Amino acid sequence: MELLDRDGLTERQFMEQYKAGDYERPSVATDMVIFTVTQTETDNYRKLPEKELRILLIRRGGHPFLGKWALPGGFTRSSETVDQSAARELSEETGVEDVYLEQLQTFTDVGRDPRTWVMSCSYMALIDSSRFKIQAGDDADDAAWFKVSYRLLREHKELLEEGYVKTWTYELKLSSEEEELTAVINRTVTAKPTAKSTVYAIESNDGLAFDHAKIIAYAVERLRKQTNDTDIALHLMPPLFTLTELQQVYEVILDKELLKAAFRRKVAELVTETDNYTENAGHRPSRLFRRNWAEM
Amino acid sequence: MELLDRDGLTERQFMEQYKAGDYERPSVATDMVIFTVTQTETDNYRKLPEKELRILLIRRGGHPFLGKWALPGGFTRSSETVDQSAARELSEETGVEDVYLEQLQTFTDVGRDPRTWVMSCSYMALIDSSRFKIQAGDDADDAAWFKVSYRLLREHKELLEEGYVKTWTYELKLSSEEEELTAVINRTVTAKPTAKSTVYAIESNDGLAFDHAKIIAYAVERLRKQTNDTDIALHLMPPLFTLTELQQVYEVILDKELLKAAFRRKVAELVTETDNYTENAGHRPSRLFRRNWAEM
DNA sequence: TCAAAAGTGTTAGGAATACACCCATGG
DNA sequence: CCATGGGTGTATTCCTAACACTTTTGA
Repeated sequence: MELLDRDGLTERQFMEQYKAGDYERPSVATDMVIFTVTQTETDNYRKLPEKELRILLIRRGGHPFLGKWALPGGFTRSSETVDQSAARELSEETGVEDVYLEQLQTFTDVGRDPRTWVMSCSYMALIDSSRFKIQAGDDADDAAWFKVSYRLLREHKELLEEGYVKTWTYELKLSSEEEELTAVINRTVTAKPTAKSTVYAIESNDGLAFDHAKIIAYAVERLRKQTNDTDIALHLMPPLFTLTELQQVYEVILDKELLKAAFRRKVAELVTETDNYTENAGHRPSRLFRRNWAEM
Repeated sequence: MELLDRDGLTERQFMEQYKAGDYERPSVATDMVIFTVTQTETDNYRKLPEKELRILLIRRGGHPFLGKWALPGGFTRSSETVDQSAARELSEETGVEDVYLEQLQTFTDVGRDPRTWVMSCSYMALIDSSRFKIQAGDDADDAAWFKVSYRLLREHKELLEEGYVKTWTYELKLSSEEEELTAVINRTVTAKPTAKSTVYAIESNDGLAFDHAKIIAYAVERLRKQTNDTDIALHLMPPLFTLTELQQVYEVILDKELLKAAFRRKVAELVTETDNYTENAGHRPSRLFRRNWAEM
């Protein structure tokens, strides 16, 4: 039996006469915060190299924000999901496929792109740095991996009659070999008797395009939460790694020193030991581990 | 000093000549999973009323999915953020403002709307049921509050050479006074050496429009996670409530019985006691609490 | 020899779990 | 009186923080 709508049309008839409304539609871009961890060599032959958390930024070659740095990304096509769009852009930028990708939030501030109505569906990606060449994209000048520092500057809470307003202020510092960008971001939670909302605002921003400072701040916070709660950080590791290397990655993400014994107990279930060891390290060899597929 | 782009234009000149590309753009809708908790009276004068977790659904009056039930929502306008769009739609549907609203995910499956390219930016809202009239919207026949049941049916894990595929299968049951809708949803996590992704799929679906079964499943999971980790469930409570009422709300959300003593210790910091008590309850009076603004 | 890191054991404190018990009300 | 829920104390288990200590390597 065919259902008829209020105009007496069957679904087939409805679809045939249906025309997409000509009201305004937004462009939807996928913007990606691509994280990786790199090493810096040390002079002391005994010392381990230090780890750095980095993200990929692209220098804008056109207006608006000409010369500023932006997250890699692009517009979504109607033949793909945003997940697929993100994976496609990621592969175009870095040449890497099969990467950990997680949708973050959709950012839609009015006027966030001065050209036209553009929403940003943001993603974070985690890549083991051994999987790509250091220089991403075609033109080396236009892409760079920036070291990420994201630190709480201050927090402020005000109690209202019924509710409160609390603001956390963070400094986001991004440094490449040539350049240093700094932004200050506020996260404000407003709690009222029946509602509660979180708003991110850019207090100052030197060198980042659009609202990308917000997106990066949001991504770092999500990465930290996920690192504490899941095995996500293992996606930043090569196939074989030592527990100290893994601990260094946790520490550089969380911006916090961890105790060795406690850390090893915490990640014990996430990794499996192998019979391989590091060599020529200038100190006792270290057992190599790999991801554990049995648990979770 | 004015920056010139590769065509030698200043930013002002660029903006004046810029035309929005005429490539295809999606419509972006906000779809909302509006949760509330209702009570059912009992015959026994001593017994407490039972709590039920409910969501608001609208019966579709046109093609496609004519007669099926859909989440309330609507299209976003260029003059507002999706957050504002969600708040506006919520107020239109329920007449309530100042509500807890949280952005979930943006769902973008190709063909999810047979008419045209539509993305859904989904939200969940939590409302204390004393704040609105039971019948939402203008036409009573077209809107109903459905009791939510979301239960794990089975889980299945397959180990691969390097990685695994794990699927959780849930039954989503939505029941109003007149109707019962059932859907079966799979959450599949695929872990490979370098990637890991989660995909929701609808295995069967009786009575829900579009991909809304997925969105509801996602929302229930988020609500459960947030209930465990934050004070979010308090947004479902009236200004004054007993600890047993709060525990009932937690239990109905988590679909799990909790121990009284442990529960009270857990929420102790989230609430403040008042000097008010319940009356005529058929048993010992119970102290009334309110949300605590000092903590967190 | 010794700096640097690898690796393990022990203790103390705090949170969640489970259970037991007493109190107060109103029909 | 007593069914029903209100409310609290305590023993047990588990997890984590903190610290201490031993082992192994290569210039």
